[in-house]
Amino acid sequence: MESGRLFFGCNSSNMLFLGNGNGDNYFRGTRMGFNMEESSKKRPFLSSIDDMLEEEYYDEQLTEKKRRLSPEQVHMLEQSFEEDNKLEPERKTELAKKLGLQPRQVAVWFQNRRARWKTKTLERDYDRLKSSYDILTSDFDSIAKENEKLKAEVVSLTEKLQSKEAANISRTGEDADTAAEEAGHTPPPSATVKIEDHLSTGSGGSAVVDDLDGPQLVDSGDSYFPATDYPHEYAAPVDQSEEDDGSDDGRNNFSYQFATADHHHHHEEDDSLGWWVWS
DNA sequence: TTACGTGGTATAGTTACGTCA
DNA sequence: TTTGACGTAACTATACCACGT
Repeated sequence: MESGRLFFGCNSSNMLFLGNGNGDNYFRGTRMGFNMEESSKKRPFLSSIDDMLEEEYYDEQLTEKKRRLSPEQVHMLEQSFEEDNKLEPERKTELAKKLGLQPRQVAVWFQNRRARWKTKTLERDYDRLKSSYDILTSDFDSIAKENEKLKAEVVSLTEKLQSKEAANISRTGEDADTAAEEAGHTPPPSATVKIEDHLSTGSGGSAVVDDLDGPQLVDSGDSYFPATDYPHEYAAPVDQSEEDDGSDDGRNNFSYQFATADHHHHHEEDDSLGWWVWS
């Protein structure tokens, strides 16, 4: 049920406007001549119409100036929006005529509809981005764990290697002394030993270590995955199946940006505001 | 060719009303 | 019956573009 309140007043262009208190003002002839702040403060809401209007006119206002659009009108507007979310003047006029609305109402409906669509799109993009982030975080954690495991393995193998080497050197020294005594020949003090490690524990392959130089992987405290490039290396798959529901350019900004990151993951200029900027 | 005014439409943000739990 | 949250129609401000002069 309508509130039944009526207001009337004048805008800044001194044009009389009439309505039912719902903000309907189809008699406005000027586009920019209405100051919202001023009007919202000054327009008088009337609980009674006796002193202002005839009963017949009041009823007419209630029945003809309904604020809400009917479901049928909304349905047709939605259909039209699906075809194209931009409204050409001809289409606007045609729709208005078909729906029994003012062209201005049709234009406003499209403006609001685009705003709602954009909000929904942003929410959807946020959800997708967050799930991508969660996946990346999870991947990073497991890789970091694996990294720690491998480093521990390297340390352990290095120690084994060093003790083995020490044993070899001492034994070689004794043998060499004996042999030298027997044959009058002195062996080289040490030799480079290549050892294929069969003790590797399922980390995807065997570790070949050039002895005496120590392990090739040195724990410097830095990650093996540069933080600056890491996210780009894991660009989320672009969802091409996302329906095109009539965006400005028919392209999802989220997907586009990830595709961009995928193709240019080493370009520093892509590290600016990137996808977040909607222009 | 350039500058300027005008009209239409875009987005972003706001206001006020209708509806519903 | 009242109230707060939410959706929506209508609005303002501002920017951009096309077009005529």
